[in-house]
Amino acid sequence: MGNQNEGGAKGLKEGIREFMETAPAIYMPGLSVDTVIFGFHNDKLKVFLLRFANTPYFILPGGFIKKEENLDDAALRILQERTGLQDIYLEQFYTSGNTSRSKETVAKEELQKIIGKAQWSNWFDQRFVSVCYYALIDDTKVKPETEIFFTEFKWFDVNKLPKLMYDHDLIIKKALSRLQSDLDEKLVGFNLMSETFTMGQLQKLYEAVHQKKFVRTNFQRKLLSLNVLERLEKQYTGKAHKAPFLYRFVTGENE
Amino acid sequence: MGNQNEGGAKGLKEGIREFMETAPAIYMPGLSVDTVIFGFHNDKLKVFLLRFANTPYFILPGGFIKKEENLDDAALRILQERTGLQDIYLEQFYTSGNTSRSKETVAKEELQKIIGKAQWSNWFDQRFVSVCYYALIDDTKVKPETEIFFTEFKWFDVNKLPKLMYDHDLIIKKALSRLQSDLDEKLVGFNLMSETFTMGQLQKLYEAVHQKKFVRTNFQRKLLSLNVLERLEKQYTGKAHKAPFLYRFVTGENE
DNA sequence: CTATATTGTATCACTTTGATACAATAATAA
DNA sequence: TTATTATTGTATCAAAGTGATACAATATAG
Repeated sequence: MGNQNEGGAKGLKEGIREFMETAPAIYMPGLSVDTVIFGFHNDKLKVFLLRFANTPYFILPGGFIKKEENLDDAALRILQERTGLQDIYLEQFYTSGNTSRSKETVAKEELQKIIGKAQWSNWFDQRFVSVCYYALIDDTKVKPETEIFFTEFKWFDVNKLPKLMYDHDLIIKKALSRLQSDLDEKLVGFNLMSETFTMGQLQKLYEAVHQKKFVRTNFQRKLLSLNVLERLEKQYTGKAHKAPFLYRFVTGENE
Repeated sequence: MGNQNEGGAKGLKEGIREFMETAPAIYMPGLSVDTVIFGFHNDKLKVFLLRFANTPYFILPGGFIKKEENLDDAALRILQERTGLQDIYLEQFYTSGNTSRSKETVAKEELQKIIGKAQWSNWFDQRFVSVCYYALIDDTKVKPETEIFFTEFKWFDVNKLPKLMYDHDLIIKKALSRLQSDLDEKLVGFNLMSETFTMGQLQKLYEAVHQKKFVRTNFQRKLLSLNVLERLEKQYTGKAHKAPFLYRFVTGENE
């Protein structure tokens, strides 16, 4: 991180120039992938965002699709590059393709501040259609690294997002809406938790995703009735109250 | 329809050649739109398909995205071109982007039979990522027209599909699955019906989409409890039994 | 005028859900 | 050691929703 900051605008400019010159030979034109990475800590649902170069704007982790690369593989590759994680739960949920999304935003403006109006900037002048995925990760395992384009990474509360580029605020809204459905229908929640958890922690997760409170006893009854939780031993929490059970998600065929 | 058949292979070949020459200047490269058009007749859920040129294969109505055209607008334009309808319920549900989808299929082979391996054939040699929409239409209003690429249009029972090109069988499956969710959650069903309908007709629609039977009395109770149906006068059906009520869907704010 | 097919409504048992009560217990405070 | 505190696990009751069945109503066919 330090050396990139010291490298400063010049290194960044050179990096962008090099990227733009090589990109057209490697990637599909006009197509990108954006990922909404959800995590869960401090009882809050978080989204992982990158600061775009040295602007005040944040951006979803994204990238381009190689000419002979499957869409899902591209999304996975981009996620792995950003988070260092190998096994990631991924779900395609939307493809954003309004022409205004590239124009009305600050992206180009900010880029031009950095690199000037050089003729090789036309990779980013393109109109892009972006295929969007959401990812669920156990955030305790993330090892993100900054790089030339993205000088800072940060988890944001899904309700307290920073200034975002393009239509990324809309995309996050759609991702959340889809996550809410999937949480109930496909029980994807465990991807956001560590291997074992208490019923209280699980309830906090559901409350963070659905953005509303549940009655504790009914929530417990409901989730136990789904037969997807395996009850383990009691947890020694060190808290001044009855120790809760630990649970683990089990997929239908696992038993 | 007649003149195109008489025009035969030569007219087709010229048409395709002309399309391929002009396409790169008009459309985004490597991107297409496919639409799964659902209709409902004879108590069956139907899908509208086009015969690809003079091959034995059928294909989803699709097209390309103009360089400065919004994705949704492209889908709507393509639908209007195929069906002649103006107001169409459209829902984006999936983007298909495996590299194999273009390769493993018969499309290229069939095309080459028609046009040979001309150098200008490379528009269709591209790898395509396809943004998929489903549409719900009152099929009594469709006025489709054949054209140079598509020599026949036909409604197919969703359970009795013909040979399909690319991964269009998979796309139809995904569309159906999404329609099933949306039917309950967003009550999109009325887009498949005429303005007024009986409870029996509505039940047939739900049974066709969900591919299972419902108990008549419970279905009626359930749908009436949603408060989205306005009861009109009795229908004079000419059938030898009690005349059923007619209903109309009303959106929440309409009243 | 009767038979037939189908519709509209009611009802009963059963399940699910919302709300509340209460006993159990791990750590802490006295 | 014992009482207190916070939270957990389980039970229970009423209300709402669902599956299954019964039955009266009625538009046409014969």
